Amino acid sequence: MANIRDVAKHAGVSVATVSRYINRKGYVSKEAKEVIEQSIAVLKYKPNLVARSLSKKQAKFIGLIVPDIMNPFFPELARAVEDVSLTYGYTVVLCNSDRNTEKEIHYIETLKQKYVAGFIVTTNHLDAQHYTNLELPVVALDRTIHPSIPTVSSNNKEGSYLGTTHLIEQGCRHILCLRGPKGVGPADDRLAGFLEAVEGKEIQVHVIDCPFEYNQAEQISKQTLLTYPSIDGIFASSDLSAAGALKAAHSLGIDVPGELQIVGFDGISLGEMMTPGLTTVAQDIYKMGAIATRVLIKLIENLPIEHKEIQVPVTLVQRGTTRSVEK
Amino acid sequence: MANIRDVAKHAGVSVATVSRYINRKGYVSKEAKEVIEQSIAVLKYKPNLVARSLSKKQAKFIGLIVPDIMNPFFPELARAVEDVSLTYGYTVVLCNSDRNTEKEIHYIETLKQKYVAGFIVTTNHLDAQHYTNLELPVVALDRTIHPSIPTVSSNNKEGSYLGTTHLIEQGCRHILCLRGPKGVGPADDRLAGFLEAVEGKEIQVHVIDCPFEYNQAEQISKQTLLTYPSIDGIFASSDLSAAGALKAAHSLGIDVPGELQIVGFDGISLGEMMTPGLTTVAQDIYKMGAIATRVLIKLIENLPIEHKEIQVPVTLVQRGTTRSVEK
DNA sequence: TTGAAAGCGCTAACAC
DNA sequence: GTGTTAGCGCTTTCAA
Repeated sequence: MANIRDVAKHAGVSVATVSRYINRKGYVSKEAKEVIEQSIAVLKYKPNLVARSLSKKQAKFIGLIVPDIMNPFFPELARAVEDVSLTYGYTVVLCNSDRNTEKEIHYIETLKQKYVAGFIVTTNHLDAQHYTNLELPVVALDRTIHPSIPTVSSNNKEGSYLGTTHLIEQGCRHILCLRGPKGVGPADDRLAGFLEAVEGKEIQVHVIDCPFEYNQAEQISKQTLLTYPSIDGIFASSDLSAAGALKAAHSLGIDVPGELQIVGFDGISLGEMMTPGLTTVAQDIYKMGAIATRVLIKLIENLPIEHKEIQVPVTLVQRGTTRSVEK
Repeated sequence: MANIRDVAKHAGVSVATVSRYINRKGYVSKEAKEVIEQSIAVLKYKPNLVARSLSKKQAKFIGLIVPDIMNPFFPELARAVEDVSLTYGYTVVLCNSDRNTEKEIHYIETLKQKYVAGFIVTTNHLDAQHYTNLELPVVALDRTIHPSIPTVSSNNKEGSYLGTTHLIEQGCRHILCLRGPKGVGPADDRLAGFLEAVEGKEIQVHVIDCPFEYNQAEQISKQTLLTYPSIDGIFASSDLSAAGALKAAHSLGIDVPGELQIVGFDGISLGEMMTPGLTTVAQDIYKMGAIATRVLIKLIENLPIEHKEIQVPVTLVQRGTTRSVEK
């Protein structure tokens, strides 16, 4: 592969001129421009990005830290991050942290050694310090890390208020809330929205801890539905737990939405594939990913960002697990 | 951050000696070793991977080319690739090709400019040439690209033979095969297995083209079930299309598995979340990803590989869409 | 065993 | 406007 020196030689100019031309930086005469263009074409020259990174001390890639790409929330996010990164010439490195502090630190270290340009982080088990001391741009997604770190998230509280209210409007009077893990921002916010929605209404309420995960949600729901047969509505803090709840209902022979209505949260495509289709509070996952990436790139390129906190609106998607619409 | 020169100075040896020590290459005396170790610890030295890449003309990362990470088959694959890569010190770059030739070429070019060490490819719309001319190790996953390129795949033919036979054993006599896109290796192989299974039996058969995708599968299934009400079994070439078929059945009020039995192919987690649970031919997706990655790394490191073609066995997972087991 | 020094290919300061 | 050249931090050859 031809390098910049070959191009310079071929074009009869200096390396510096070629570099200036490539980077559209500094003066290059029209004539020089033309010969250089020619030479680049002839030699099929492509700049060596590694050399560039070395001298600039920055590589054009972004680390995307997710707990586990197998959790259906993340592929769409990854997709968005990747799409936007591509248009700005960045490449994304996928890091599954497994909520494991050491693994995450290891990734961060390794990528720093590779001059990573910045991180998008969707986990928050590391001390905020780790990120703030990074000397590298970071954007938090779906989670708050630290006031100094820009954050993109859904309007979780409003979303669950919406979802819960829908349940109430459809006639539920005894509602189970499958809240997500304590201490996880979105889970707490969703609980808050739920509580606000039932507040002051004549609703019997159960709030139960339940991971954002299918199998355990199924177990927990089954158990709870057995214990409190009068439950007629479930607000699940994630679609995965809603799916577990639905399965539990099915296996207990409870008719959904006849006897029990369910609302999930996330809007992953799984929801429409289930029967009945899952009514859910849909996040615009792609949009969150895209925005986070744009913010990160601005940070990387030292452009001003308008807001430190961006909330992406959420919508109620009514499907078959509540009574409103089609079965 | 300290660099190798700092370490050398601190240890009172030359840069070359430090380098030799770090890479466990060439001679380093015991004493030298010890001082260097000390200095590295004191200075918290980490080698600069970009500089290393530049001088070695190879970076420790792997390009993973998938059509679309949002297709539920790929996250698990990505997960496996990532896990194995990590243990060998490689980093994975996620590339969504969208089955778009130019996009894929663009990725390949960009990553080459970054001295990518090799590729794992799960698409095959580019001419095999593109890959063989790459001068870089490539492993094909779930798809054959070229005889010279090692391939890891499931035993697709045997799998669909298994699945179809199961349908027949459970009493199906009028089977619809939702075959995948023509020309796509696994889809063709699965069809072959299906045909082999029904061959010579008194089975009425329909074979219909259907993408590996939910919505279209639902449409197509609905249509077909309407046209041929005597269909009592569907062999879908993917879990996503099976999910579409199941939804179609539900919406037509057809009882599954009472009147209609369905078998999918893939074994993604979606299958267990549906009601009834999806009987499917499960691929060991994680294993495929892990093996492919190990093969690629061997190739990268010039180690011998035992087999050019690796077939990962497949298993029939019986759930509720066929009559055998639990509902 | 060790060290000096020449790359790897590009950027950018500085001189012309 | 353009060219020279000193880095960026590491590997590796070759001589000592």
